[in-house]
Amino acid sequence: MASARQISGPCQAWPEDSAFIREVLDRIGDKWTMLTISTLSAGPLRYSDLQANIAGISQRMLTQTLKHLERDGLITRTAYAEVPPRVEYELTDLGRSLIEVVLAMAEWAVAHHGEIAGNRAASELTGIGRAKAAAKASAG
Amino acid sequence: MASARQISGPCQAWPEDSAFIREVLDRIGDKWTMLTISTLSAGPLRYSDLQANIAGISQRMLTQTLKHLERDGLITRTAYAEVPPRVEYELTDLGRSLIEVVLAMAEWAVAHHGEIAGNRAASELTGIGRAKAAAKASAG
DNA sequence: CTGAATCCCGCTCGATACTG
DNA sequence: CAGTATCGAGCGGGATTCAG
Repeated sequence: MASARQISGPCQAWPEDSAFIREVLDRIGDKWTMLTISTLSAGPLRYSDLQANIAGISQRMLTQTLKHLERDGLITRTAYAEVPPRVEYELTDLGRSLIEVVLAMAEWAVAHHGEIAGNRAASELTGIGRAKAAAKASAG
Repeated sequence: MASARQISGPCQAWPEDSAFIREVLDRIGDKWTMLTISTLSAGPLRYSDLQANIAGISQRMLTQTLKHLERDGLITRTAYAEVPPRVEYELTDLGRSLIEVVLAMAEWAVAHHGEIAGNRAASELTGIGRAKAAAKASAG
């Protein structure tokens, strides 16, 4: 997983990888996929547990996200013919491999979100975000 | 950057990180941000070079993406008062730190996109994607 | 409890035209 | 060359309702 290419120094761009970036982004870049995966990283969960844990997701989006993940082989769905019905979702090995990516993103976010917030606030003062920033400032 | 938490074994979910995941996803999970950053990873580029290199991006989206990136301190914008005008965009250190994340995603995509495509195709045959797959199958 | 189906709003994004 | 302004279609996604 680590360092198939070197990232330091002036290297050529990888145009042939752009398609893959777009592909993975189209797949996991939507609003709920990442959160669902990270929520499942701790172990199998039922539908209602997922909905409770993800906090803000609707049934529609949860169902849709789970379907996509199952279709791509990132999670498995196990339905128990009981009453009341019970369905558990669990990451596959492929899904677990994505956790590393999610984790890298999360760690980057944790490490830099303060810095970004600071930059953003500073930019609004210096006028980089003119249009919307000014509108919001005058509105608020 | 590496291993702030361990990822193997049954660990507790990190609900407190969900907000960060959402935050970074809202920031870099859009359609063009990642590609712009990866395109800039090779070095400074001008506006038109970016547009030519990203392939498919419109002026509107390019401008918007660049503005957001600049506002967050991920890139710098340098305008030269010449004729014809010239503007160069370059990653900041903060922006460069994101390349690792982008790279991790790209490598994951390269490594697994074939597997995912296979799973997806197999799922359609076994009927997991019933609704939409059936509709598309009957339509096509 | 676990979903499927429907309605509908808002926002994103793309195309176009215009400016400095 | 490097943007800005405006308009319109498409769809993501939330609330609600219905079914097994």
